[in-house]
Amino acid sequence: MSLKYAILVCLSDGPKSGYDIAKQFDEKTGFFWRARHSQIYRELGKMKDNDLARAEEVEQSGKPNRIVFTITEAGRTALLQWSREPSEPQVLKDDFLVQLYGIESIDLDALRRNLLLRLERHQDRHAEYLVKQKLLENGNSLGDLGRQLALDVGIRWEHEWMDWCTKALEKLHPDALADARATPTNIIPMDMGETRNAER
Amino acid sequence: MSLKYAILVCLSDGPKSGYDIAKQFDEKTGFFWRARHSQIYRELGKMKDNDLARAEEVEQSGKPNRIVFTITEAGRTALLQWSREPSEPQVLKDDFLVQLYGIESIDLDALRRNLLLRLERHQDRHAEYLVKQKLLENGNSLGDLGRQLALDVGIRWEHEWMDWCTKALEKLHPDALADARATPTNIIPMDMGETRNAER
DNA sequence: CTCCAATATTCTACTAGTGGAATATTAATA
DNA sequence: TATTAATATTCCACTAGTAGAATATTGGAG
Repeated sequence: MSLKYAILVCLSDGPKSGYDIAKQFDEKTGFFWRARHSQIYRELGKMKDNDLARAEEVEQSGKPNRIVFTITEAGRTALLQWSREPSEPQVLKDDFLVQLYGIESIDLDALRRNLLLRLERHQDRHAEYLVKQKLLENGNSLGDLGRQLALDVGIRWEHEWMDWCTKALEKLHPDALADARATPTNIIPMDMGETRNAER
Repeated sequence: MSLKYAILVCLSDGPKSGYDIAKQFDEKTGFFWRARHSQIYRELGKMKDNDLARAEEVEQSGKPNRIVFTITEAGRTALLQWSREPSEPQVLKDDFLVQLYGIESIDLDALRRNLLLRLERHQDRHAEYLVKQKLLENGNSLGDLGRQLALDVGIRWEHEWMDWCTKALEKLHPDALADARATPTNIIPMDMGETRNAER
């Protein structure tokens, strides 16, 4: 997927400047879409060239002029076409996953510290999304349903990471680690038998 | 994060050619790391230049010669250093999330079809990972623990997506959709009150 | 006995995204 | 009164990743 469609969705809600779009990404859709303003303006230029949006310069008193983009019919068609293409799940890319595969070659103390840090980040985000969810819960429009479903993905995502970080920290507990590192046979005296990675 | 560290982790397990690394990505770590062979060879060249790995050409009868890369001390140090840096959660990028925000401008029938397709893909992967988990469950080494934890992320991820796709399909049920589209006031006669996006 | 899969690497053109400097103005804050 | 935040856009150098053509050899399946 590309930024193009994220911008088209933004514009389908009404005409916006590059600045507006950047703000919307930051404030509203930041948990699943981010882009630097440099990229947004560049993309808007291309979209204008391809007739997916048309530009209009609006004079403002005080502030610099803004260039407002409006979605065209071709833009709406492109959006519709895109939604018809089959979507492939994206690849889960996370530092931890690579580090865990190389667990024997990394700094385990640092990994534990990072797991703790990340746990906090995920807890913060989770709480933040729950607040957003509260604001949406009374909406009954199709648009609200979409936003509720999207936010739910974010909430699940953060929740699973919180849960996983906690579990990983337990398994990589200092005592267990000390034992694992002390014994070349690598037997970790934990309750792996009972609480192993079975489905929750 | 970059491919560099994924390759260093690969090499920390023993010398490998670009081909071996590509195969490992495909077979073992495909759920969280993928790279085209073109990118891998390009990266290996850079890593050789930066003294993170050294190359050795090995003659083979029959097959073309392979260039085997071995991690250097500098490579091991870089890996260690990297694991000490704080890790930021990655952004959740998924077509569906963008489409849900633009739900009023997309093809809803197509969305439902795609949700069904994706549900199947996630079910397949989930089943596949459970098989992998079974193979790992008796391992007690530190390396096995790392692989178990990493795989667990993949299993959770697929499980949540399966669950979410099912829920989204229910909410976007044809009848509900027809009602939502027929009424301009956009009141969706569903049990949103009871089963809304509360935490599971 | 032909074609395909597997092994193995190089190359080029491309798209996507990062990171930040540069520029300009006004309103609010300290 | 100095400066910082907010508004608004352009530009440039860079990293990361996609996609696939080109080349070469052997063993096995049909």
